[in-house]
Amino acid sequence: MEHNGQQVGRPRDSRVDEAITAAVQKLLGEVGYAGLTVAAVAERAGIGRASIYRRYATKHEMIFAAIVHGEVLEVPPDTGSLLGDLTALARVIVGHLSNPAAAGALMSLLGEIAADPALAERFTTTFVAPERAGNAELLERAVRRGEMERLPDIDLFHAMFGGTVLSWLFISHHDPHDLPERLARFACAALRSTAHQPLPSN
Amino acid sequence: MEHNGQQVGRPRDSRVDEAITAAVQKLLGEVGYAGLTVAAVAERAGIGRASIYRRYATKHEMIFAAIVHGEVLEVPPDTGSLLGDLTALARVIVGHLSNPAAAGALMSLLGEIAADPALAERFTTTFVAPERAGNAELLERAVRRGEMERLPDIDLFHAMFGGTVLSWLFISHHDPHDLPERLARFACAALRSTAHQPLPSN
Amino acid sequence: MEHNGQQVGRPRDSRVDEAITAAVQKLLGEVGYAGLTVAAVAERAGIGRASIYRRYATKHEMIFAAIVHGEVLEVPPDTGSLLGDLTALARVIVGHLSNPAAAGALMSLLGEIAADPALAERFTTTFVAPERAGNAELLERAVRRGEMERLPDIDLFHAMFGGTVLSWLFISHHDPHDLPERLARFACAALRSTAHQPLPSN
Amino acid sequence: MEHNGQQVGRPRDSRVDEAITAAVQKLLGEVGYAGLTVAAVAERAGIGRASIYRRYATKHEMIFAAIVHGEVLEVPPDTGSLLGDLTALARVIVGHLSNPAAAGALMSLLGEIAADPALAERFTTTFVAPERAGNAELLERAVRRGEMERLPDIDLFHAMFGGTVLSWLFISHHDPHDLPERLARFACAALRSTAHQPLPSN
DNA sequence: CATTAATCGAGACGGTACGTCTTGTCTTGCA
DNA sequence: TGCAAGACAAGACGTACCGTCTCGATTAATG
Repeated sequence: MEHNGQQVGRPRDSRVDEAITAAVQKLLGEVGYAGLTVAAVAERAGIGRASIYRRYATKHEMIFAAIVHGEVLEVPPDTGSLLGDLTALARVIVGHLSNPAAAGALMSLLGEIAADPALAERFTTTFVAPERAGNAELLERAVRRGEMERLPDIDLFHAMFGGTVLSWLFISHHDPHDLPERLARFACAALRSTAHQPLPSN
Repeated sequence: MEHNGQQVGRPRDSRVDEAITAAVQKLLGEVGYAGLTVAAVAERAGIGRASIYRRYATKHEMIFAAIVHGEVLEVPPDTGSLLGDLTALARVIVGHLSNPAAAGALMSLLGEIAADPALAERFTTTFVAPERAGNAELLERAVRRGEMERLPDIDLFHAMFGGTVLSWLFISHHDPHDLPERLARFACAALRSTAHQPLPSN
Repeated sequence: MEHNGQQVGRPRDSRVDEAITAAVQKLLGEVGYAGLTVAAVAERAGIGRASIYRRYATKHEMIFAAIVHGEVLEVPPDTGSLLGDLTALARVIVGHLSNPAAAGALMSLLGEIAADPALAERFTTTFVAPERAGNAELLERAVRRGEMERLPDIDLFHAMFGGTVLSWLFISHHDPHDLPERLARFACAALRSTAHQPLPSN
Repeated sequence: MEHNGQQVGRPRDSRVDEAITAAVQKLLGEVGYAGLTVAAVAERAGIGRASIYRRYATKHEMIFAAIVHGEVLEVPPDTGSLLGDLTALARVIVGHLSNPAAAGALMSLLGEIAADPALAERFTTTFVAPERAGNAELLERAVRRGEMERLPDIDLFHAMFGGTVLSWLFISHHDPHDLPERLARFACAALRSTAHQPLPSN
């Protein structure tokens, strides 16, 4: 009566996992977070509802998994300057959040997270921490380059950079097309001044 | 076109409106956005469910109205310096968003808004536009004081300032106690440098 | 400080009473007993709901009043023979119950009556007793004519005669066009034999 | 066309069907037709409301099914005489209609039926036709016995016999205790006399 | 003629049932 | 054991009524 790694019985069909994730992403774009139902996901995926609940305890976990699936934000490659790096980073963030599927869903998920500490924990580990680490790496590059004397307040920078994009898109509902440049220029100037770096002669 | 030249029929009881708003706010703090039901609101308010649906077409509209009710963020009084003003503004925002009632509810509402253009419109008019105007006023004070040469990119500043608080609280889940000072200092430095104002000697 | 028969204040508008009765009868034919609503009656009658409740305590009383309004079954005039009188009586009953308005409504009303003793009392007084008396009068004519030796069991006859029509129309859903003749012939034969009248030689 | 070659999915629980029927019958006796609610039935039956709506499209269909469930009136066994058979038949009918549960409910159901042709169809098939057939069988026995020369007008007899009981109980509200004997004697005499007369037209 | 009291249309109010929908669990038969 | 299908208990949603209540505006009889 031990149930270790040695699987017993029929193994899970990995195509089912993929079908669920794909169906959730497609449906989020079509009906939104609140309009998404487990029955619709199962039908779209061509599977039974039981196969979903065998994998995820609740609907929210299923959506969470589908949203964060492979969505780890990559640190953009070194462009040679802080301004270039920040612009690239902003483009990555804007690109992800402009995806109509995950768009509003992320906000709803944040609401859910606010009421569910377990989900919050997983969200932090999976999403927030790696992103913060990526931001830190990018800033360290600037220090190494000599563009900043020392590292700024990374927590604040992280909240500021992502939060600005979030607010721009989902609160102000502005057009994101030139946001990366504007945000990067602003952040770059801020970082240089807060890091007590004398302004360059430009 | 016979809107209401003179009232006909029994007029609405304003105490019912107040009871609904109060009940929603209290229940949001107790059970959260997802756990809130119309029946619970009616019971808590001591009214019938019909009286709610007479005022709001859906549960979401009711919650929206209760959240934004009288929540217009006041522009803090002039403290004599940009840094002081920004600190005060951050404190107001943090104060509102730390309210456990509206806390997660606001995020869920933002998710709802992303899927409902009508709600988005009302949210912008009621909430976003006044707040942006408040930010602008505060920055104009700084220009008049001579702390900045000219107004910065107000849309970007607005998204940055509020977005940072949002992200700090609901994505990073950091402690907000010293956020106002840190954010204000950061923003102040950024504004001064982006506005091409030479740094003072201090 | 006495408030006797002397009316004071605005008197009731008799056109309102008529409009209510007419609207109920018309609507019963259109939407049936269960589909009838007080609001629909008021709208059709061009009056306010309060004016209905000022006259009738409940919806059922209103319908009751509209159904029994002036529906007292008249005893048909003497045709000279029991068979003729019974045929005429059956025609009157069939005529009343074939009215599509009151048709199903009467059955629903009987269901209501079974659960409401007060309504039952009024129904008996207004409807059942006069009808039984009419039946008795008709049978007495036959005795006076010498067609029967003595009066039969009037309660049974009354239940039989009306009940047969009721069942024919609302349980069997048969065509009523030749029912009066068939029923009258049957009843006539039954009455003659139960009244110990020797069968005619034919 | 894939109706049910072989069953797929979880089969329905027959205990749920029984629980619904039992709960409806009990509640009809307690609160009557109009006072019966689907929620109360579900609670009494210890099941969910969805399980009721999975079986019946509306409340009325549920009540209909519960009332007619196994209520097929059995033809009483041969007593050796027409009078005896009719007395037994009358007792069966009175017995069924005196059941306080189905009592007023049947009348309300008849009202419902008058406004719903689909329900009427099912009522005729399930209830009326078998009962008429039973009446016919009983009368044929009398013909075979030689008590009647030939069969009377069966439609009329059927409407008369059941209709009389209906009217006696629900319109006149008389005591049913000696109704079977009185009705049987009356009907017996009527049948003997009408069956000895040549039927006029047919 | 002004007062008074009940009426009228309109519609808000508390309460409650309806029928639909969704969630997360359970139970079939087949693979 | 996994899987598709679908029944199950629970309960929220938004609609529709009921019978009561409040409005402002009539409308007679009374003072």
